[in-house]
Amino acid sequence: MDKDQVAAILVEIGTLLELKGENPFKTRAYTNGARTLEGLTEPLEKIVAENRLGELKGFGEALQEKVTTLVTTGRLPYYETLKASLPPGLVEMLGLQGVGPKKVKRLYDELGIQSIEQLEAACKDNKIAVLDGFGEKSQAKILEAIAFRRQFASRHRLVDALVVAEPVLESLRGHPDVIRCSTAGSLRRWKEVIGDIDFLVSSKNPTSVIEFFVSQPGIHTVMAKGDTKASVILGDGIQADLRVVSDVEYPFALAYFTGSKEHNIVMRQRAISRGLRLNEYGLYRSKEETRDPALRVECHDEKDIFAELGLPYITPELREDHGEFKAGEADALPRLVEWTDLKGSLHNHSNWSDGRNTLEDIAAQMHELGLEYWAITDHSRASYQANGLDEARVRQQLKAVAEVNKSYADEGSDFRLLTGSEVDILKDGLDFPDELLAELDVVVASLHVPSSDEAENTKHFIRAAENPFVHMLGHLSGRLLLERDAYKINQHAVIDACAATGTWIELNASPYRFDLDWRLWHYAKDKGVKCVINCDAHRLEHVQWLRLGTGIARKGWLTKADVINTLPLAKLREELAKKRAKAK
DNA sequence: GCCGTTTTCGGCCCGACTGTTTTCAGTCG
Repeated sequence: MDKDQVAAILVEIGTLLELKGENPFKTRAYTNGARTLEGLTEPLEKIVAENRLGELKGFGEALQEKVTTLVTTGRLPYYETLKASLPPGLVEMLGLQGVGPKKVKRLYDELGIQSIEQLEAACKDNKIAVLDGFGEKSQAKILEAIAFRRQFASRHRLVDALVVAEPVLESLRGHPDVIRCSTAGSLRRWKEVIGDIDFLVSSKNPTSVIEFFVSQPGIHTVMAKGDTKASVILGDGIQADLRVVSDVEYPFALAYFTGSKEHNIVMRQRAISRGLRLNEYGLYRSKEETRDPALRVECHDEKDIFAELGLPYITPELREDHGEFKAGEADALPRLVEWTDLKGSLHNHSNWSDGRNTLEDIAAQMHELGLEYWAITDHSRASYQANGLDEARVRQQLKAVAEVNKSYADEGSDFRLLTGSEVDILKDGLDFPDELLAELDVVVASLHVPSSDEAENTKHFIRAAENPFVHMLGHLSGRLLLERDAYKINQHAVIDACAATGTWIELNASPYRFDLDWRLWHYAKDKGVKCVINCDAHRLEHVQWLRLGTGIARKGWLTKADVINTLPLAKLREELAKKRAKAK
């Protein structure tokens, strides 16, 4: 079992214990353990084999023993017994808005309700409203939550959230009672998938801002509305929360609501260890709970708060408790890549395969945007469904690209299209012979038809990395966010092979992919593997994805020097030539 | 269940909102 599978089981154990009414700190210990595992950069199997689980944060005797059993045997009797002791539908009921472990337990204990369907029937029979502690409103809310769950997904891609959040933010910014405002939460941290959208505003007149917010166009339901916060469901089913604070409190609230939860816990602990107390309203010179303004440490922005806690400013993308505190203390936080550092994209399609636009239109657009180069890497022949090019069409395309480039050279422009291929990784090697690949400026090797066998897939990727004509591997895991899981691949082994062969790895900037995952870039970077932030553009407007992908690279701690396509064209050509030089 | 220049027990981040309660529990973030 790998770390993600083990982590999922730990989370489930935590949930099941909650349903049993266990000590909440005990249940949290399992969730904390899972978080630690998810953040691991080396294979869990290795840590277990070397008996080093105890070195991990939050891993005491019980967790060490359980994880070791899971990794070595693939099973855990404790978990199986626990799981069998509760009906499976209870966990599903927990997913309902406003329904937590205590309520699920009571519904099960008192009415024998074991599933959402039974819960719905009980509401309709008016059996919930008569329970102690429940009432008409609780019953109606449960029915609403069930209807909502059927209608809308609870997780959303970053790009879908940005599209609705940015206009609302603009609208808030224009309101006369708004002093400062920002998005917060996972959106501000640039998570690839988010649950809801958080807005934060500072104002002297919270009521007017809250009224304005809940009357925004496109709001489906107002779920809650108080003196300082409101929750709404936007038309496309994304929940949005607004918090309003005073301007003095704003930086503290912004830090608090940006999270992550794990990051905030460490921040609070740092405050406590300095004899201070941190919450969303301030940093106080007090060990007791207080909101006494006289005790508040003056901070104008987030940077001041970090400084008070002995840290340099930590950018929101890094606030995951994935090493930012250790690096911050050592003054070793990287200066992260900016999307304006990028000079082009090295994996893109045209209407020669499954893209929408002509070479001429693509070149014109990218030139106008001020990029220096844009590689055309259409699919190879094995991707029939994508109108993949055979060798003859690749050679025709080389001439077509040369003609486009000639027109730019004639105008005295330095912009260039680069020739290339997204060559399929097949069972018996690459889709094109080395002789053809050697003629191309850029070669991306991608797997489109994975085997169900992890070792097989891993072997194919490693073989592709070992080919001196392959510059980089494309969308390594093959995942489609919220749609399709990653292929079965030992990604660490493939990264190691890339390090050994000088092969780059793509960060596919499509918001449906964001592949490699940001959690793996730190590992790749430590191994010396370079990143290429690629749009995998099939339409002109996909160039916007450079910004999205760069945010993910930032989450992965990457600097300008770690990203190949920050290089100007001449330097890029030198780098493209390096691996091939080894072949000779 | 974990943890310890407050170390082997007693804490563990904490505040807003809702609905049910007439002083608080549950849920959420």
